[in-house]
Amino acid sequence: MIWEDDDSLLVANVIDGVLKLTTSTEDGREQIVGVAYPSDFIGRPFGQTSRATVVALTDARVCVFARNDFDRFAREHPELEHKLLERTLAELDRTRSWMMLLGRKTAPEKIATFLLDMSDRYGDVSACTTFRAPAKLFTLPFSRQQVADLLGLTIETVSRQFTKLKQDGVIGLPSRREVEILNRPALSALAG
Amino acid sequence: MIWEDDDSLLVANVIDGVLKLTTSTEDGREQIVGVAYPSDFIGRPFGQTSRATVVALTDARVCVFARNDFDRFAREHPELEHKLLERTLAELDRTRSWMMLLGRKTAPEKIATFLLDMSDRYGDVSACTTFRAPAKLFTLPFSRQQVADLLGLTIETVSRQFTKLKQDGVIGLPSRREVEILNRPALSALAG
DNA sequence: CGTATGTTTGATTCGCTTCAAGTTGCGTGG
DNA sequence: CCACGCAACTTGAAGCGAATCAAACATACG
Repeated sequence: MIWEDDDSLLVANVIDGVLKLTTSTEDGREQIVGVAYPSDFIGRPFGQTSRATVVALTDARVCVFARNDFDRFAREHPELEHKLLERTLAELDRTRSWMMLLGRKTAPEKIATFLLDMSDRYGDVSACTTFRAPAKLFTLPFSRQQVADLLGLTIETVSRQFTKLKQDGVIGLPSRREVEILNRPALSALAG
Repeated sequence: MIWEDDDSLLVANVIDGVLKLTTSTEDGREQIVGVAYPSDFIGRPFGQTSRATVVALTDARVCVFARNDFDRFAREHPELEHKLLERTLAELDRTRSWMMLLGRKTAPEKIATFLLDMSDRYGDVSACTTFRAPAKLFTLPFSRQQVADLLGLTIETVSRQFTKLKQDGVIGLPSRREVEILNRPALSALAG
């Protein structure tokens, strides 16, 4: 947990590492509302504010700007604004499909969707730059609790679903943070 | 249900009316991922695509553009892009706080949050233009099923929570689509 | 080692869904 | 004007999935 910010005065670009964006209720329930990977943008430019909290999940390097400076710079560089708009629209789409997961999917479906998502995220770019082959084996940047906060479940349910998938031979769990996809079609079928 | 679009070739501005943005699974479960009110923007410019469906909930007038035309125009008018970026960032924030609701709130909390949200949305601008007084009585643009799809609940649960709030004197239900807020503090307390 | 933290596993509870009737409101046509 | 039909909504009973509560079990670290 290297870097924290309540998003009021700063904006930043992620250079390296993974960060989570969370909101929580007074009584301590937490929901991860976004995950920032390298090259992702964090923060609310242009006078907007949000009640989200940013916390690094791994060692992370971020390029931080004072919001005022950034706003001025952005307004003078339409290409930057355009790029930011494209990224924000893409993020909005990802967020919306996550809403479907949170509102309508069952625990097994949530877990399967999550694992496929992670697998795609950590795929090799390999020879072909446009196509990214999904990873068969990868290391989660999340603890069980964080997976639960991402999927709107409890830690116990996450754990049970993981072991269920392991027992069924769909995935392997070499260590706590590592996941190996053994039967991708089965996982896709479960994802709903 | 006047207008439908799978968001591929068009973008639009809502002039009048309310529209829902939904995604659904193969087996028919539906989640409303966004609601568009007058002055809101709909669609994915700049070559992006999303699997969302747009359906009008009331009679609606929208100003439609071919995406190509819009893209070109936007790129030539940075102020437009800036405005669009601000709106998209605001929409992303709203969507993220809705994720909290979907992932972590209970049925009573979801209903209370929803009603307060609607009340704010339909408030009077009245004398002061910057402050919008929340509405005490308003007409929902949603059926019970649509409220359920918005909150990630079933129609039966929505109905039960509504009647519970009515019995407790927190709200009044003059007709199927109308809601009257009788005890706002209680509703706020329930919203979590 | 021994303690702290994170994870798994089990038993039980509870909230929401599911299934199944009723009920209300409303446009249509006799 | 009232009977009819239909769709939206409400209400009730039963079942189930995930949460909660409670221990064991690993893993990391001094």
